[in-house]
Amino acid sequence: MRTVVCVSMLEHLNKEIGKRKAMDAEILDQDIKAKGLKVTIPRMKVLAVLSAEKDAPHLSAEEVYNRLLAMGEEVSLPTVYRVLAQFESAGLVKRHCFDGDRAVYEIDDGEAHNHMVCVCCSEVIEFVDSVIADKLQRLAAYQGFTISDYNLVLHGVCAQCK
Amino acid sequence: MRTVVCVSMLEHLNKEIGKRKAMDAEILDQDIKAKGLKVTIPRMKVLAVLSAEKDAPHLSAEEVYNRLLAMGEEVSLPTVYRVLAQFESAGLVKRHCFDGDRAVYEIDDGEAHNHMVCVCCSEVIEFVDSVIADKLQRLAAYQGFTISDYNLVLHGVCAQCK
DNA sequence: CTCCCTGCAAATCCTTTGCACGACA
DNA sequence: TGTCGTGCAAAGGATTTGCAGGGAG
Repeated sequence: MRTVVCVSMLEHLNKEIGKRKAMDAEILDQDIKAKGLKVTIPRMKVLAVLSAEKDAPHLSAEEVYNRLLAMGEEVSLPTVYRVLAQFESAGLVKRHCFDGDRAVYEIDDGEAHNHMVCVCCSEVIEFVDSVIADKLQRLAAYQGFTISDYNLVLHGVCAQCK
Repeated sequence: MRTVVCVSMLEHLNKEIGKRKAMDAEILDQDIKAKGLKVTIPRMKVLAVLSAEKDAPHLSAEEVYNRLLAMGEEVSLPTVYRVLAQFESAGLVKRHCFDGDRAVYEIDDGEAHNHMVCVCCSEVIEFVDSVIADKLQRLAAYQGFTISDYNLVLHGVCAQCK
């Protein structure tokens, strides 16, 4: 994954800090506990897999499950779904439906960001843009609409695939 | 549905023209024929239901199916799915996954627009904004990413629900 | 010790497909 | 007449749930 910063370096810094925090196993466990969830092996491992940002940080439930199997962890697929759902409610992970087919999950570092998804290689490029965010707020306010969350996904062809 | 125009009156006019065109039954049939599809009753009726913009113009396959039943049309659910899929390929309708649960369909008037979806009443407010569209093009270009399509959905609470 | 969490299996939901019949060109 | 479109039933895949046993606090 490539993370792109387009507007402010401050946003970039905040994001990196969030990532670093999220990668620390102890803190991850504390996050689980802080949400009133017991710190169990499946929960720790699921969060660990999603925090391992070397490769795709956007994993489907089944992909998470497969990574766990590869790690030698004995976790069932329903548990992965349950844990992910709980983490989403707890604000620890974010769920996206890029294609409407299967959902993908990523660590929720608290910062809203958007995605470009390559239709060829499925690579995901994240980006933030405060101009767009501000504009959306204004457009919503104009409608008397209060934004709780928004999804912005670009589909197209990435640089490598051209 | 309320349609909101935020930037240019030209966009608004174009859209209204598209809507009016889409509501004319004969032209709808011609659209079907123009795509190399036979003009059959299920196809005409599905397009008619989606073109009736009095109420929600964003219908799931099952909702389309129910409207057809209410109209006394004998159409099967698989056929509705098939027709909608064909129409999507033909560019007559657009498919969206607002919540990732069930897909919804709307007439594709050729103009890209975005959606605000109320989490309370499910009302959908459409809006267009060329500033955002331009900004996205620039952001994508900066990445060497060619946008083929994009989805922007705001979730939140609409004015009525407050 | 008690309640929460998990695994297993089965169920559910939306959506798609196989097949044979009927309709339009 | 041949191909395309449809209905029906069944399959398919992702996700959820019921239940009983096991583990965390």
